Amino acid sequence: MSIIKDLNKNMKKIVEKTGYQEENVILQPSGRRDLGQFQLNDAMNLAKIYKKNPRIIAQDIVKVLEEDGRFTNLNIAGPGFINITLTDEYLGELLTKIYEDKSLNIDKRPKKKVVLDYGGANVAKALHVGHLRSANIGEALKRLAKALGYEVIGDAHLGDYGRPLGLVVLEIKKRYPNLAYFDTSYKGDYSEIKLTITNKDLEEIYPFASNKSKEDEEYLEEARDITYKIQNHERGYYDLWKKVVEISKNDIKQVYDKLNVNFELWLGESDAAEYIDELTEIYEQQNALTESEGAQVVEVKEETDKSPMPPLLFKRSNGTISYETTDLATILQRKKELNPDEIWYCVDARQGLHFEQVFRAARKVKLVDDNVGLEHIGFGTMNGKDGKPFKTRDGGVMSLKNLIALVEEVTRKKINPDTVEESKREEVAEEVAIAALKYADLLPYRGTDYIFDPEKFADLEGKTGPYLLYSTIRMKSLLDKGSTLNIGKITQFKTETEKDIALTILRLPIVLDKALDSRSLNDITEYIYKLTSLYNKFYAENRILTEENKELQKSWLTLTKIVYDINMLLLDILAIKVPEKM
RNA sequence: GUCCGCGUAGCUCAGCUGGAUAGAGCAAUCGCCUUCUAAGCGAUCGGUCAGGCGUUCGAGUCGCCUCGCGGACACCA
Repeated sequence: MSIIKDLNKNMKKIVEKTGYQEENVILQPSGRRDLGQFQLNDAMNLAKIYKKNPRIIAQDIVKVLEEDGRFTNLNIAGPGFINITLTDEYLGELLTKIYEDKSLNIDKRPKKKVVLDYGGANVAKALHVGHLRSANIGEALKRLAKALGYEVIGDAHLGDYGRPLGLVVLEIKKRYPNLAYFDTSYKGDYSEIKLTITNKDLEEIYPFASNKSKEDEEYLEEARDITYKIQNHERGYYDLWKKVVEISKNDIKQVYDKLNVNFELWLGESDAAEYIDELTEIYEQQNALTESEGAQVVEVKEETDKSPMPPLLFKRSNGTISYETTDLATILQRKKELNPDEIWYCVDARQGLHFEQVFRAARKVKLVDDNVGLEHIGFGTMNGKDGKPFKTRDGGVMSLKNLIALVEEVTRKKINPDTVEESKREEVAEEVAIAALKYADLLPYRGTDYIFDPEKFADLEGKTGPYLLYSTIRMKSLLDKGSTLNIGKITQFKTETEKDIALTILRLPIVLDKALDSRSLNDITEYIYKLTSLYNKFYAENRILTEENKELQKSWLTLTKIVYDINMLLLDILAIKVPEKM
């Protein structure tokens, strides 16, 4: 058990010694550091239960705390706040324990298998700024859950199915009608055909086709037809589609690599297709399908619903499969192939109703056992300064590649030529740029719609990714220079700043727990900034390597090492790479 | 219209199961580099927590109402 939880447990015992009992006794970080390091508010709660004056209860508790010996400066304030401070010896002891613990005093959870669906990339469409959140949050959540003991399988769940692909294939047909893919008499192997279409072409073809389909009903009808053909594996169309997916996937992978986002699985919507028949059978057998306006739907209304709940569209009247059904088939697929305890979807919050429908429809026929969790981890929209989804000046969306390049332009100029050798500068510039992007994106609470401002992302001072990298690298540099000095025990504190750092270190397990429970990384981004800025304050106040009090120097170096290790751990969870120098 | 979310400093955002005097960063102003990386550190300025009522020892946080903004509401994904 982590030290901080152990401390709470002890506190509960201490309260019980007074004869009072309460479910949860929580030692909270004090809001008034001038009065103590921690505050215990439980006397007020107990006063309600036992109908006594809270100050009297507080006095009883303080008496036991005084006898303990590990606490000091105990006092009661206001209606019954108990202020508690740990003795320097005790605090040093706790910190030394953390230093000695290779796992940084983290609480592991019981093992659990989670499939995490994130990324949101679509074939034939460039990754744009809107894809940043799912990638960043999903990847970090995955790493966080792994760090706390879960087994997590990340799946890119590529959007490689449905009408957009029909549109792309149609437009290719219009532009290159002589391709063998469209020649019904062609009997050869399609893999031998050289296709000159590049990813860049696809990124132009899709928007073009999409726009055209909105104005041209006949064109749209053709696209529907081709979509149907692809879904039914019709020779030629199906093979071209596969080729398009391959071209696009390679490019998408490159961008995710830059972002330090790695999927365990690169499955797509189409991979669930082979489960459609089995899925349909399940729904038919359980009489879960209803005919409605020529389409097949699943009723998902429940009596307790306060608002209208539309049925889930299972099969369109034209015979094609909706993406609701693809999602259901994917659940079936994951159940059969991976058998997870939970499936998480890190997808835009605006899809809330969609997932509610899908989950209900899945539960209705028990696609997964009732105890298997299905969870939509929704995130807020990136808006422009006008409060609407972000658009570039010319009305388009900004691609992720462009955004990265834009930030990189700024970081490149700031690299320290004295510390970073020339051959490494480009790589460092990219890593710092990515850190800036990721940290800024993970800073707001997951559900918040936030204003996306490219200039803010390129800001490198204050509460930013580069600040954290810079500070962490500086710690490393210090530790390297002091590698011959003694390290390993914290026995002394010179200032309150050091104690604040120590108290912040103690909180780490609670922060990680909360982050995972709330499925949000902002607790971690806030925490790492808090810890780092406290450390930087300490760093500016003292000269560690030349300190003459060797016991104090040892304590300082040990403290530095813990902070450094925590930063490295947390930056890794956030999927932010730390360069050697910058 | 129905349902969901949001409204906190000039801007962008935090604020834990209700706790004491509401916090950061940016912007603005002013200081700090002969020694551990100044992408750093310190200081000043900045608030009727949209408004109202209620719950209670205590409300930015919980409940109700009003106003304002955003989103979702089957044959796009």
